[in-house]
Amino acid sequence: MGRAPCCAKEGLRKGPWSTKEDLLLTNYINQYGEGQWRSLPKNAGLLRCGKSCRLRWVNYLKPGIKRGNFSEDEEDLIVRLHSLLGNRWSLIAGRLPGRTDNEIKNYWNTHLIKKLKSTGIEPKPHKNLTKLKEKSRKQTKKEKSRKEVGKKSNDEKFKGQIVQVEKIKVFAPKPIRISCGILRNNSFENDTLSTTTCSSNSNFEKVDDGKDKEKEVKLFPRELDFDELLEGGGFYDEFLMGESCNFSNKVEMNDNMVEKVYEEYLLLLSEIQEDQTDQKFSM
DNA sequence: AATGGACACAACCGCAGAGAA
DNA sequence: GTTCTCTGCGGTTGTGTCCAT
Repeated sequence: MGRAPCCAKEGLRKGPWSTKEDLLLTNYINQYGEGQWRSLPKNAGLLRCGKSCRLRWVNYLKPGIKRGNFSEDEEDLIVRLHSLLGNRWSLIAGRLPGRTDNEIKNYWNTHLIKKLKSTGIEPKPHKNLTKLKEKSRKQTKKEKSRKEVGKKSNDEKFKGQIVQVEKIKVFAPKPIRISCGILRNNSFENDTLSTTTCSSNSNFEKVDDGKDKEKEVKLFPRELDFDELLEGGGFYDEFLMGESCNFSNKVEMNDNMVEKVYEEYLLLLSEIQEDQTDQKFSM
């Protein structure tokens, strides 16, 4: 019944990782690849829960993770993306090669909030998106509880009622990550983007080596029409939200490009929202 | 040198979505 | 359609380090 507790088992270690544990985890993943986090600790000989292993790998051990100070460009991009996306750290991280969501979140909470406040800017996420997201969350909870009430309650008010809940369309695409072109050679020396690849499930092609060890990006060069853009399936969403962006083939993501895409994305977003508002009032 | 507060960052926890059974 | 498991996300907490007193 219900979910099995992940880290509640006795005898499992908690707290900071030792170098030996790091080594065990790294060696295991290098050999067998990521995934199967629940069984991984046992197979790798670690006394950790799978969740902890995943976090350690993703935020710390994974090759290509950039450590150290954020550049001004990175800061700027984080601030911009946060104003647009809110606290969706994984999405923001997806736009910053080599940075993890945890790191960005920490950096935001410890540095950027203060910095923005000191310059007189009140750091707020994009109002509409945040509202939409919260509304959707509340709606989901409400929906669940109503469902439960409808099913189980003896309350006359709800008994036998079919409760219709309006489905809110949320702009919540899958996060993806732009990764550095550094493979598992443990070299963190080179921070430059040799190739920048994005990924989403739809674009991955499993290499059939039996282990799904390596994945390569399948490219979908295609033209996008304006209707597609408005439906949220276009390049701008793809760039910011990551449905199928494609920066391989040595396309450099320079500041102008980010700037341009960001501006255009904002414009597009406001058009979509205006459109939605119009539709609401016309109903 | 000792101590206590502030800060930074790693790690944990709970929840939700997706997909399999 | 329901239940269960796995995975990932975002918020929060814990702990080590730095610095002022």
